[in-house]
Amino acid sequence: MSSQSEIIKGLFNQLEPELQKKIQQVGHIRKFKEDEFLMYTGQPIRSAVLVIDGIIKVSREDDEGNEIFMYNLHPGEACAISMTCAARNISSQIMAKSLVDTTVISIPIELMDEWASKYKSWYQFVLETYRNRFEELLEMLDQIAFKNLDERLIWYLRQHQKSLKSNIVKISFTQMALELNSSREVISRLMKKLADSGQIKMVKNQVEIVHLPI
Amino acid sequence: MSSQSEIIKGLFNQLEPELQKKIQQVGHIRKFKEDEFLMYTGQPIRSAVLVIDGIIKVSREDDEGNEIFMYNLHPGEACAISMTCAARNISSQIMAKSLVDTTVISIPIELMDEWASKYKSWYQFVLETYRNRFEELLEMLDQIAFKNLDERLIWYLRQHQKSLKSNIVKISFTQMALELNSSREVISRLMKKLADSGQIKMVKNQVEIVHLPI
DNA sequence: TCAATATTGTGATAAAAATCACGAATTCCA
DNA sequence: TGGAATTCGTGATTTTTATCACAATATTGA
Repeated sequence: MSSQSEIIKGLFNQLEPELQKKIQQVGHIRKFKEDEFLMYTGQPIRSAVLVIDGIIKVSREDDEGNEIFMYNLHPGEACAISMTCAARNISSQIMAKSLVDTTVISIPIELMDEWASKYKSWYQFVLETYRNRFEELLEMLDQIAFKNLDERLIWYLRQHQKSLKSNIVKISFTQMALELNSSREVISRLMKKLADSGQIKMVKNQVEIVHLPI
Repeated sequence: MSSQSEIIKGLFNQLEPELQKKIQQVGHIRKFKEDEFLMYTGQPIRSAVLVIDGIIKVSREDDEGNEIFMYNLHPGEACAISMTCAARNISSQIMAKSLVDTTVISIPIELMDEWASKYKSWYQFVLETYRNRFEELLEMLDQIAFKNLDERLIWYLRQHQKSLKSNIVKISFTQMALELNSSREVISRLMKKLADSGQIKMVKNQVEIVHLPI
């Protein structure tokens, strides 16, 4: 197993070596077990979050407690929302939760601007982060705007398959319903259809993805 | 009436004077009449667009010709999509159309990176653009994810009211239906309800907003 | 182990929205 | 000015999704 500094070097190899060192010096490592909140709706944000290991699920939440899945963040990626909010010193209607055991490194907001002018690779990284999140958000928007729930469910399962790099996804129907802003009964019926047509298998409360269309 | 250079100075006063001058030197002014396409789906993009005057309506489009309104751009604002796409030299499933007579200035993509490292204010401007568009997209996402069509219609009308700074909005029901990804008949019925309850008035094919809830 | 809790299945019904099928009114030009 | 094109109104029907009601498992922790 490689050292943490090696891991960071590998993940953020587009950043200048000096900056990589700085990140390790000033960054605050935080570890989360599966299903812990990293950030909840309304919480003020004072640091930018980089993912070192694991997966972070980012969801939007409204005032009535409704929720909708936006995208997952993976090692080497950063949370655009945390950057925006940190920069503006505001809270956001965003929820971030660890999908599996996860390690992040948080960068104090004060440094963001300083680094941006000092390190070209940092501002490129920040820009790329915004661009990537923007595009993911658009993909997600397509789903919710143009697709029926059956297709959105397949997309949702695929996102997990990709993130987890596994065909086994263990999420309850209740949870799926919550994150698709639907209801459990509806998900139950749609999942039954998928199982009946052989696209998935239910193995003791886990979903095994056999073959889902793209 | 002030000169164009004065207008640009006023709109982009957060940019360094030297940069303002550069924008005028290298930027290519383009004028559009009401309802012209600035950018259509699938078109490759090779410049970033700044709005000088008028309003640009940005919509997402899918492969089946469905469409959904995202947000409007106003003087002093820039199109984040054009920046992303220009930076990556890709096309995007985005449509931009002038809502009224509109003037923009387009910046060749080659300069984006150069300016970002040379002018701190440009880098800040690009970041702010991403942040603002990101937040607008989230607001729009809330609508489509959590609201029923009647509320979305009200939001849509309000967006136009704000952008146009006018209580008179002249858009056909067909167009509203298209941009809300709904159907004309449904919009017709919802608009009738709004008219019946005195929230709007229909004056010869124009919508007059009397009082819409927030 | 056994009750509390969480999870799933399913029929019936309701609500929201889309679609179909018209006809009427309006606007736009040639 | 008169016909084509666009726009609008509205009832009937269908599709999609949500909700209600209730039962059956499965899981967990004291």
